[in-house]
Amino acid sequence: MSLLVAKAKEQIKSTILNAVDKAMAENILEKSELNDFAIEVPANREHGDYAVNAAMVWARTFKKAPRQIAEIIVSNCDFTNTYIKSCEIAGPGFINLFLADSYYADIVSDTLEKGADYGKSNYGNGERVLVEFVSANPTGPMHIGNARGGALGDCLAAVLSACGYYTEREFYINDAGNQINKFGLSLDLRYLQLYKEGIEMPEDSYHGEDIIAHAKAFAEINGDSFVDKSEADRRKALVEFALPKNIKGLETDLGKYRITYDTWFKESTLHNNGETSRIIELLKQSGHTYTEEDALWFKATDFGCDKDFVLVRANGVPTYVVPDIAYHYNKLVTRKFDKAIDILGADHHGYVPRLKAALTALGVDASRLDVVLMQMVRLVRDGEVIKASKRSGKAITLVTLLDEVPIDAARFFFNLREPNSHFDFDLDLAVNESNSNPVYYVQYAYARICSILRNLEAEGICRRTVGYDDLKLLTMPEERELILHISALTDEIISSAKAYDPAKITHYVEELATKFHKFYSACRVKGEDEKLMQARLALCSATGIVIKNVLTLMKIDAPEKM
RNA sequence: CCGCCUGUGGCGCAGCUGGAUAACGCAGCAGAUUCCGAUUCUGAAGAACGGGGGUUCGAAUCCCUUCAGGCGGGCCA
Repeated sequence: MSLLVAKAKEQIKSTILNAVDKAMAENILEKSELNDFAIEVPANREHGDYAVNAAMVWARTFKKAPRQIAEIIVSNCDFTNTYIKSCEIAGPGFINLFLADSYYADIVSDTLEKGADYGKSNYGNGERVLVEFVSANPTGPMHIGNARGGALGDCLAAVLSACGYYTEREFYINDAGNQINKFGLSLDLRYLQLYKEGIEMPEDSYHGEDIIAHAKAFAEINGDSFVDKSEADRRKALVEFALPKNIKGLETDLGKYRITYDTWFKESTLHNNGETSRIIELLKQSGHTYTEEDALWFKATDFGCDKDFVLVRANGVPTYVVPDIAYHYNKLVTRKFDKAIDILGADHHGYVPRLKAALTALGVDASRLDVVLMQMVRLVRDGEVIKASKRSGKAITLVTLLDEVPIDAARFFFNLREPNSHFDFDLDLAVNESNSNPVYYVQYAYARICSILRNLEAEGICRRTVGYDDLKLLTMPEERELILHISALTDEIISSAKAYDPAKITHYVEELATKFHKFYSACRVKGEDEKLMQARLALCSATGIVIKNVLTLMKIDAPEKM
C-alpha cells in the first residue's frame, strides 16, 4: 500500500480509537467490543478528504444516535502530530476529516522521488504466480478473442508484477490430440488435392486458406513424393512441416502485439515424459474413478460437480481433460507455483469445476488455481456487428485486426471493460485519432505535460526543483483532486490485482488525465508567482510520471509529442 | 430442465468488501482560447440503477424471486 495513504489512514484509525477508548474510560460511553469501521474517500470532496463511518457502525453497540456518538468521539479526538487538520460531523453521523497541506506536499514529493517506481508495492510478497493466456490452437491463425485474452493476460501479469508478485507468462501449445489429427487430415487432403481430382474436404476439417498454403509449400519442397506413401507417414510429415511454422507464427504475431512469454509449454511433453499416464494412475489411486462401458470415469460428483466425466475413452485414448489435469498439476506441484491463473473464454466455464475437482482428488488445493473467464468479443464497424464465420475460414484474425488498429489502441481497448462482460470492439473508434478515442485522450495529457515542461525549461523558467514548503501552496480544489488521485495509484494497482481486472487501472489513468486537464484549465502555471509556479510544475511532473508508469505497465506508448 | 455470467440516462459504461445530491464518455444544447498544446475546459438537459419482495438506521451494492440476453451441461476441445 502506498506509504502515505496507509500512514494517513492509520493515523485516522488510531485517533478515532483513542478517542472512543478515552470516552469509554471516562464512562461517557459504555465499555464495549467494537466492530471495525471504514475510512473512505467521500464521493463529494466538500465532505473532506476522508470520511469515517464509525459512529454509525457503533450506533447499536452504544445504543445512542450516530450523531451523538460522533460528537463524543470528536470531542475526544487529539490530532497532534498527524496529517489531520480538522474534522466535522455531517449527514447521518459521518466524521469528515480534512488533511493538512503537508499531506498533499508529501504526496507530490514522494511521487517525484520514486519516479518510475512510483505505484509499485510489495503486496504480493514474492508469491509465485503463473499466468497462462491466449494458448490458441496452433492449427490455425489467432482470432479476435485471442486478441482480448492477450491484452488482458499480459496486462494482468504486469499488474501482478507491479505489486510484488513473482510472475511468469506462459503459452500452452496444444500440439497433441484430436485437433492435431484434424490438422494432419486437413493438410493431407489439401496436399492430395494438388495431385488428384475429386477429393472433398469433410465438414469437420480445417477449411482455412492457411492449410492450403502449407500444403502448397510442402509440395514445392517435396513434390508428389509423398502421394504414394502411407497416410500415417504423409500426415506425420505434413504436421512436422507445418506445425513449427504455425507456432513460430504465433510467437511472431504475439510479439507484434508486444507480448512475450517466459515459457511456451508443449502438451506433447506431458505425453512424452509420461506425466499424463502418471496422472491417470494417481487419479485411480485416489479412489475417485470407476469403469463403465469400458471407459474410465472420474467421480466428479464426489467433489460437488453435477456430473462425472470420462478420463479415458472406451477406445483407450484419454480425453482432453487428462493432459489438462496433468498440465495444471505440473504448474502447481512439479513447478511449485503458488498460484496458477488461466485466462479462458467464457465458453470453458463449465470445465473449471471439473478441473478443480480432479486437482482436489490429487491432493492439490484447488483454490490455487484461479480462472479468469472472459466473454466473447464482437467487432463493430459503422455500427454493425461483423459476423465472422469459422466455417469459411474468414474469421477476423488477430493479425488483420492489428493491421487495421494501432497496437496502443488495441491493448487499451481490450482492457477497457472487466473481463467478464460482453464487449463490442468499435473499429471506427479505435482507429480514430481524435478526442473521442480514450487512448489519445490519455496520451494527449502526457504530451501536453511534456510540452509544458519542455517549453518552460527552454525558457529557463522550469528548474525541475522545488522547495518542499512551496508544494504546500497547491491548495486549489483542482490541484487537490489531482494530488489525491495521484496518491491512489498504488492501491489501485493492488485492487486491480486482487480483482484480476486490469480495466481498473485503465479507468484510473483516464480519470487522471481528466483531472489533469481540469487542473490545467483552472490553474495557470506560467506567469504565476515563482514559488507557486515551481510547485505547479512539480505537480505536472508528478502527473506525467504517473501517466507514464501506467502506460508503460500496459505496454502502451507514452508520446512526448503527438 | 439445470448451472455460470450480464442487465445502470438515447447509446457506451463507472460505482457493486452497503452509506451522505448515482460518476463519466459519446450523440445533442449553450459557452470559454491576446498568454503554458482547444486532441482541452465550463454550464444546462437527461437515469431512483430490468421487475417484484426481503434484510438494514441506510441497498445500484447483500438475500430470495421473476423477466430478458450471452455461454455452458459430448467417450468434441
